[in-house]
Amino acid sequence: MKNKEVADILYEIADYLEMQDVDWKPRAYRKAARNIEGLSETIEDIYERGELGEIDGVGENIENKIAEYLETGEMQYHKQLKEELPVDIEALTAVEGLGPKRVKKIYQATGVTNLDELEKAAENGEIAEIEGFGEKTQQNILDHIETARKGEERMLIGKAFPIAENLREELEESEKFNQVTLVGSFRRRRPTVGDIDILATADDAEEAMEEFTSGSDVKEVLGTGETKSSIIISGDLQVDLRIVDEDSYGAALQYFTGSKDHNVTLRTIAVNKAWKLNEYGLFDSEDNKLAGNTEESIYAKLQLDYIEPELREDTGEVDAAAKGNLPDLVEEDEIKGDLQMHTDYSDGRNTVEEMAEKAEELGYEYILVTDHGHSLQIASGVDEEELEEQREEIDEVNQEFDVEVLQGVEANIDDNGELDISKEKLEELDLVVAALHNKIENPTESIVKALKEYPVDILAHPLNRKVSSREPLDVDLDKIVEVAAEENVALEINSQPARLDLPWRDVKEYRDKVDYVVSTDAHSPSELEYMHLGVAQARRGWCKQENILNTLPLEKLKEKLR
DNA sequence: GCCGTTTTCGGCCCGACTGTTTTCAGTCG
Repeated sequence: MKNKEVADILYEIADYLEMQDVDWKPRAYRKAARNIEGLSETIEDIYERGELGEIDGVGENIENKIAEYLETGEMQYHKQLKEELPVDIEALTAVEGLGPKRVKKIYQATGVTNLDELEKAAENGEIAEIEGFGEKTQQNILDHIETARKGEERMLIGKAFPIAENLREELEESEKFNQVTLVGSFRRRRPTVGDIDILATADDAEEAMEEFTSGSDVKEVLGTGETKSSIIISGDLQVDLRIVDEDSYGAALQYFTGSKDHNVTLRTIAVNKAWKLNEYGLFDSEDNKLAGNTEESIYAKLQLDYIEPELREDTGEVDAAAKGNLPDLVEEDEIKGDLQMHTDYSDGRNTVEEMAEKAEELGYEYILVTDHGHSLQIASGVDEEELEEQREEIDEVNQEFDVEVLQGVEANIDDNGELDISKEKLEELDLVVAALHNKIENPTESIVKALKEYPVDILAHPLNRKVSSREPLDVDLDKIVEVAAEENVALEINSQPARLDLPWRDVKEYRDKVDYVVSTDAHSPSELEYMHLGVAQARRGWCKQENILNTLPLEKLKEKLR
C-alpha cells in the first residue's frame, strides 16, 4: 500500500513548484495527490492493471512519474526539484503560517533547511531580519514549531463528536449567538476530522467573536476578525468559527461544509452559466442574488437535487444530482436492532441484562449478543459450555424486556479458514458473526473458506482496519463479496470510532453486490450509541434503507440471512 | 499538468486574515 507515499511525493512536488512561482501545476499535483490518498484500493493494483490514468487528476505526465516510482522506488523529477531547493518542505510548511514562498525566502536568506535549523535561526533573530518578515512572524514560528514537530493528527470523528456537540451547545445557549451549525468534514461525517468548523449568525458579530475567543477552554487564539476566528482548545484541537448574515446562511452552510472538490464542481457549474457561487450566495453576472438563504435553494437553482452532506466528496454525487439519480439514504431511526455486542462472557464490561436494558431504551426491536469465541485468548472468549450458560441467561432476560435478545457469537477465523466454534453449535445460535482478528498468511482464502464451510451470517469488520493506525487487510474484496453474496452473508459496517470498517468507499463500491448490516460492536451499554457513526459511513457509501439488513424487522432479517 | 454539454487550447474558486507593507503578498480553508 504505497498510496500515501505517492500522494506525499506529489504534494511535495506541488510545494517545490510553488516555491519556484510555477503557475497551475501545483494545483494539478495536489489534486492528483488528494485523489490518490482517497483511493479505496492500492495504487500498486491500479498500476498493475494499467489504469493509473483513470484516476481523476492523473494525466500522462503524472501517470509516468507514478509508474517510475512504483518500479524504481524513486521519482527523478521529485529528486531534481529537491536538489534545486534542498529543504524539508513537508516539515517546514507544517509550521502554521509558513508556506512554500516563505520557506524559500528563509532558505535563500539563511540557508535553513529543516525545523531544527529554523528554530535556531528564529531564536537568533535571523528570521525577523529577512525582508517581508518581522518580529511577529519570527515569534509565530517559535510558537508553532513544536506543533509542527508533532505532525498533523486528525482526530477520530467518534472522539471529536462529544467535543464538537458540546461547543455547539455552549454557543447555542449563549445569547450572543443565534443559529449555530457544525460544518466542515464533521458535518460530512468523515472518519477523521482535522479541526472543528462552526458556522453561526449573531446580532453583534464582534461581541460574539469576543465571547468565542475568550472561553475558558481556549488555549490559543490563532486569529480573530469580524467574521472569522480560529482558536486552539485543550486537546490541541483547532476550532474555526465563521459568522455570516442571516440571508447568506444557506450559501455559507454549503460553502463551509465542503468538500473542497465538491465545491469546485458546483462553482464550475455556476461559472458555466456565467454565475458566481461563494459563501454569500449564488449571483448572476450583474451581481443579482439568485439564491443563498438555504442550501436547498442553491442546489435547486443549479438544477441539482439536494445533496446530503455525507455525499459531498466529489465522487459522482453532482452528476447523480443533475440526473435525479441520488439514493434515498438510510436514516439512523430506520435501524431496528444492533447485531454485534459483547458482554461479560468475553471482553464486554456489562451483563446481558444491562445491554438489553440500554437497547430497550434506544427503542430497538432486537439485539444480537456476540461474545468472542474461545480462541481469542486476549478477550477470554466463550467455549460451547459457556454458550449454554449464556443461553439460559438470555432466556431469562427475554422474560424481562420487550427488546428481543438473540444469541450469536463472534467466531474467530484462523489461518486455515476454520472457526473456533463447531458447526453444530453455530447452527443452534440465532445468528453467527465471524471475523478475522490476527494477521495471517492468506486472509482471502481463509475468509472464503470460512464463509463457505460454516453457517456464517455476518462477516464483521471485513478489512480489520483501524482508522489511521492499522492498514486494512490486503484481501481480494471482489472475491469476498462474490462469495458472501453466494453464501447469503452480509458484510458489517462496524461503528466503533477507530474501526468504521467496511470503509465507506468500499461500501459505496459494493452496495449493489452484497447486503450490509451496521453494528456497534459495543463493549458497554454506552457504546451502543455509536450506531450513528456507522450509519453515517453507510450514508457516505450511498446506502439506502434496503442495503442495510438491520433496518428489517426480525422475521424478515432471519429470512434474508438464514 | 489536467481537462472538456464552452473548449484538444485556454482556462483553472475565491474571500478573510495577518503582518508587513504603504497597497499587498502569503497563507489558509
